[in-house]
Amino acid sequence: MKIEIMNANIFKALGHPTRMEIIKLLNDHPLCVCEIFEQIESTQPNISQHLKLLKDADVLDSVRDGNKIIYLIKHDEVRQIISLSKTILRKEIDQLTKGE
Amino acid sequence: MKIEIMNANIFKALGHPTRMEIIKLLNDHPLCVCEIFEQIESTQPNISQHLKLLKDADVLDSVRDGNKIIYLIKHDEVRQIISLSKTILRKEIDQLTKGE
DNA sequence: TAAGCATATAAGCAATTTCTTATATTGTAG
DNA sequence: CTACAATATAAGAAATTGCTTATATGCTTA
Repeated sequence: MKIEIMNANIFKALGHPTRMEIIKLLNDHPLCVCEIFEQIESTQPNISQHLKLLKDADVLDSVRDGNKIIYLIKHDEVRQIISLSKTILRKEIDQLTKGE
Repeated sequence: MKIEIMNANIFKALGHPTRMEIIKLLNDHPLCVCEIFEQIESTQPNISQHLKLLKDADVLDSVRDGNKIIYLIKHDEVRQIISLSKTILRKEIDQLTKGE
């Protein structure tokens, strides 16, 4: 597979508001599906599907804990990527508010 | 607009193989549409559409130079993001080749 | 001002993504 | 073993994205 496709895949996974919310929740500490679910306005199957997509893209990992499945951010680079994207947003907002 | 949507938007823009190729081309230096176009297997309108999308997402910027429009990476953070995503890929490939 | 590049936009079809509802799976406790 | 709790999977409709062809716009140079 071409490297661009593999590379784009990570970003494709990050490029959805619900999935961004999930990552934001997991940024500090791992959570089980039920905890993610109760904090995000959506259905359980929908959250499950988003989690699967994020896991397939190697953004998240998961471990079983009895009945529950705990999801966590797989690579610290993901946190850094999110942080950089926030920097971009901040710069853009600064530009807008500085009247240009 | 919710911050997650704005944030996801940057990644949505990056999440396409053709757009990743464009960014890769622009990583070193700005290029006009015709130069991008001749290095990527696609039609001119298609490239133009992808460029517009990347610009709308604040990933790229553009300046006019006579007849031509020069596109460039708008924020250096974009370069850092791409670089981090490559690190993730490399780690994943290492895992795979180490037989696990 | 006319002709010719370089780029952008429009319109419509095809492909992909997303969400919903229903159902299946897997583990745990009684 | 049964019932329940947590999560995953399936299937199909609706929405969005992506590509193609045709056309428009905006410089530049004669």
